[in-house]
This record gives sequence, C-alpha cells and structure tokens, in this order.
Amino acid sequence: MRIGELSERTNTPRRLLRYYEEQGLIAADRSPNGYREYDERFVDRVMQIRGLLDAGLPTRIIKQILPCLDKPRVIHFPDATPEMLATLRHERDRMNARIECLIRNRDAMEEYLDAVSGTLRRHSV
Amino acid sequence: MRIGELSERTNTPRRLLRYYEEQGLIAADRSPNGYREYDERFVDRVMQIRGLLDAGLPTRIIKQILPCLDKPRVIHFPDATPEMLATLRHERDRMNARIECLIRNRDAMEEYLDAVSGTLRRHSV
DNA sequence: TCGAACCCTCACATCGATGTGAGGGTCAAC
DNA sequence: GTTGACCCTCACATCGATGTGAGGGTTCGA
Repeated sequence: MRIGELSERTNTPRRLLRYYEEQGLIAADRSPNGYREYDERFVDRVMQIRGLLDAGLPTRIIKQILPCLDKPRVIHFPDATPEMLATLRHERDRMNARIECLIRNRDAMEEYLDAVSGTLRRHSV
Repeated sequence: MRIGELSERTNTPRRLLRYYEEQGLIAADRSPNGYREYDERFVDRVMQIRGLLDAGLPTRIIKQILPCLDKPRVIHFPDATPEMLATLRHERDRMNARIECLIRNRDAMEEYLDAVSGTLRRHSV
C-alpha cells in the first residue's frame, strides 16, 4: 500500500509517517517512481510507535527498543551488545515507573468517579 | 520551604516549578518579601506532576485531573460538572490505553532480555 | 489531453516543555 | 556595609513532535 492508505488505516498524518521514517523508526520500500510502498506489517508497527510516543517515549528511545520487539526476534540475538542490554534494562525500569504512576493515578480517578456517582445516586434517590 | 529546597528534594529545576505554577498546577504562598513558600505536601505533588508529564500527559490535562486526586477529596464533590466527569472518564480511558501499550511493550522487552540472557548462558556454559 | 487525486521533497511555523541568562531585590554572616 | 547565596521577573533560545504549504512529478479515468 502507499502512504495515503497507511495514513488512513493508522489514523496518522502522512507528514508523521515520513517523519518516523526520517527518524529511522520505519523503513519503507520505494516504487520505481519514488513512491513509498508499505506492507501490512507497517500498520501494527505504526500503531505501536504512536502508542509509545503517546506514552511519553521519544523517537530516539523507540528506535532503540523497536528491534527487540519484533516477533521472530531470534534473528536479532547477535547484535545485542552489553551497552544495548543496559539501555534496554534501564528503559524497562523507566517504563515500569511510568506504568506504576499511571496506574496509581488512574485508580485515584476511578475512585473519585465511583465516589461521585455514588453521591449523585444517593442525592437523586 | 523555599523554591531551592523544593527543587532539590524533587530533583526539579526551579524554572519548572515556576512553570508549573504559571500553568496552574501548584499554587505557592508568598512570603512578605515575595519569595515562594512551600509546605511538605508540595514534594509529593510535584513528583506526581513530573510522573504524569513523563507519562505523556500535558499540563492542561494534569491541571484538570489533579483536583480529583487529593486525599480528603470529599470537599471537591460539588464542583463536579457533567462535562468535567466526561473529560475525566475520557482521560481515564486514555490512561488505560497508555498503560496497556506500556505493559505490552515492557513484557516484550522483558521477554527479549530473558531470551538473550538465556542464550548467553547457554553459549557461555 | 486534461483534471483529479495521488505522490515527492523541501522549508518554514507552531506548540509545549525546558534551558539560560540578564537585571535586580533580600538577607544572613563576616 | 559588603559579599555570597538565596530569591524575583522577564525574555529569548532550544528541542521534539507536529501543522501547513509551496513547487513539482505520476497515474488514471473522463
């Protein structure tokens, strides 16, 4: 598929798809005429990237961890340098901190929503 | 305490503490001489703000949800308008999406780290 | 063959979160 | 009463993610 379709299917402006490519997050083939050519796998890939960006990770980090998240990842074992593993562990820890923070605050919001709806019910009955 | 101490204890540049105040996330008292004056509760508050910012929430949203997260929150019931509750639910959903995305990717990283360390062990034995 | 709907590459603009520093007050200790 | 370590308020700079559009090629159907 070309960039327009990928853009629609991932709900992502073309501008950003080109930007992600420029940042090295995705690598599209080119048709003879120069158009970018994508296959199905890019749909998930782009959504994953967007999710991570939305969760606060910068493209620089996403670029580093993306290769480890591919499904048949056995192929990538050899290129695991010690520094890279350290980075990976460090980012995992940061993600855990983020997750904990989000869960704590989500639970507090939930609690608040529950309390308010309880109050409303009590008031309206 | 004054801004310098809060800055050290939260590991946050003074500049940002002033910025958070400007954005309406915290409201410091002022000493007669104009210095900002903080009490203990600001330490947690600032760390919570930083966590949420790091997790990808903009100050505008943080400002909206912070009041609901205070501990003796009973006081805040009356100001819960329907639009505000809708916003809150919407943000909770977004946070859930973020959490799921982070957990998925963290698990994949963990899996990769496990696999690599397993390989190394196998290779080194 | 013309126009619509794609695509391309720049390049400049915006926006939010930060960095940095100038210019200037407060206050305690020496 | 001067010095050093605080604090203040601007205000401009930077950085990453994104918006927008100019200028121009490709493809395809009317």
